[in-house]
Amino acid sequence: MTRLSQLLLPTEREPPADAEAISHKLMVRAGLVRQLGTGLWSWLPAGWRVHQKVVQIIREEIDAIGGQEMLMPVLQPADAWRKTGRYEIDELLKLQDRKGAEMVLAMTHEECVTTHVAQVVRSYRDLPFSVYHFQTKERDEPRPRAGVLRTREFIMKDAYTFDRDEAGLDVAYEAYARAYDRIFERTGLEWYSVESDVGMMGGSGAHEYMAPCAAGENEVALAPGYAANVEIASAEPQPVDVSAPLDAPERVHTPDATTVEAVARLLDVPAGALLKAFPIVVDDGAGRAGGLVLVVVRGDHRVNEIKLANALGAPWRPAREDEIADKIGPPGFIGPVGATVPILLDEAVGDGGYVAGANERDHHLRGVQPGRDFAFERVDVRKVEAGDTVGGTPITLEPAIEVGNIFKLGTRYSVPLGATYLDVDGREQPIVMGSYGIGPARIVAAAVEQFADEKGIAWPRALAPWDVEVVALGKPGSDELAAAEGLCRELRTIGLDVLLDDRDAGPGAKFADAELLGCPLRLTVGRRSLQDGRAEAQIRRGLRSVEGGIPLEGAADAVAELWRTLP
RNA sequence: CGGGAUGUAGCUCAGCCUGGUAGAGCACCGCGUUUGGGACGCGGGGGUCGUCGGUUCGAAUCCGGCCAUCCCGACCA
Repeated sequence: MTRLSQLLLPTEREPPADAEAISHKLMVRAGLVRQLGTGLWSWLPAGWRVHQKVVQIIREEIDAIGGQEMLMPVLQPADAWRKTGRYEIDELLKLQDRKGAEMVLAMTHEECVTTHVAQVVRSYRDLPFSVYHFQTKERDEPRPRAGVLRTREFIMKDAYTFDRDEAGLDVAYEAYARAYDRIFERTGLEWYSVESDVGMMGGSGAHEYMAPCAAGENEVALAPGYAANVEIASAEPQPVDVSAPLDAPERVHTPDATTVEAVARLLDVPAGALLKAFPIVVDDGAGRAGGLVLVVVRGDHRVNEIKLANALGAPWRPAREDEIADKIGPPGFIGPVGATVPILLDEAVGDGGYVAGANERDHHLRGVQPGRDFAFERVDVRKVEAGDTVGGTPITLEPAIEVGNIFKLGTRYSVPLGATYLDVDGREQPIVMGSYGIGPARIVAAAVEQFADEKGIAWPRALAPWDVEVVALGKPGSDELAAAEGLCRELRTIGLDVLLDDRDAGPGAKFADAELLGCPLRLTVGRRSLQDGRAEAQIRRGLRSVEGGIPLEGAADAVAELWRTLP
């Protein structure tokens, strides 16, 4: 039992002046966390209890699938990071020790764990296995934000699997996916897993675990049976009226109409009947090096930069105005017809006569038919929009916090770091890896975001810093306080964590703080209820009062029964 | 890295335009009263006004540099 009179719980009436996100405001107001600097947060006792509840849930579920907990250092020699190419990442914090040796502060632990595995694993008999730890990550984020949602230092559960081959990785990946399902289900969060981008560094599959909430940094496309990060989402476009193609493109005068909106208005066609040309320069050695490429999407659509990079299989940048003017046409009036550069045409562009830039100042072309009037390569590079359909059902887009991810790394790290084994035939093979992250702090913040109301936080049972807060209304030394202490002892017998508000404060202050802190159940012992031999009970989620409260005689049974019904 | 904003007491802010004794509410300390929804009275403590420099007889206030923090965007293994 924790006595509030002894607890370091600095609650505030007002949120920090510059806070925006609900979780930022409430976690500070409730005395859970305090800021030290940009993106640097201390967890105060009550907040740390919540964090550790999340950690314990994760630990139990990863242990259950055979993960082995260990611990690796944050401060690491730069050497392995140079070998994997990650030394160049801007977010990586670099420093020197007193001897001048290059060191880094780890942002994840692939380099470290793979280095060890390279030394230790010799034979296919040593595989597969999985290890994990909870450890601080350091990232020199360009823009930390929203309290503990995006910080420069945070604790991550990162797990790694090591397998003989892709088939083994698939099994491990699936086991982690099921463990993650159980973890997020146990937290009480609203969550879902989505397909996600595997990034430029390869990897053959990835999922993100998302907690929807207003402060989320990611956008997720949702339809029944479909959930994907908008970074990679695909959907059927909404229909648009496109006129029939003309026998040949017709040149029309469109003075100063350099935007889709202006052209659509001038020619009285929907924006979707235009072809939007997006010139880029692809940065690879595969025949397109240094060359311009024209990406063409429907006029009412936008290019999704990540989908484009994935379609190209290479980095790219927008073309500069001089490059466009030089190779294609006057900026604002460029189009695919007659362009001498490769053309990528988005899937959402169907048959029909489109309006496109004429590659001539103040002119567009009408009745342009893809295929007939220009050659193209078909790609899916547009950003999906709310109302697009998947399997006939419209999708919605909603913001979400990424609270976890699972990733098939393959041999991305084992090859540069020499993590190999000898197979049954005595041949050397690279170990096939997976990595699996969860950010407990984000789970905490997401829970605050999802369940807060105007009074404060309303924790899910599994995460609350204490299960029950007992509010004693009397002064220190009063009958009410004595009865409240007795009640706390009762509750301990059924394994509940109890916080007792034994402060010398008015009822208003105690109730307000209890609702701010958000323990799932509040029991109040005051003069009134004491006369009846009862404690009043309020369920925090929804602020529902329990009819008649609970009897002080036999409180353990009554509360145990009530507890089972709480969210 | 671009754009915007803010730095005055522990917190939320006023004062700055128009230079002249540094303020309020809450919080805190003492005494007393009070105890079912953030009490009341009386008394009290607490601030290099982010920082460095400039202008001025005199700077929280005007000017400049720097630093810090927040928001939007870019970025995000």
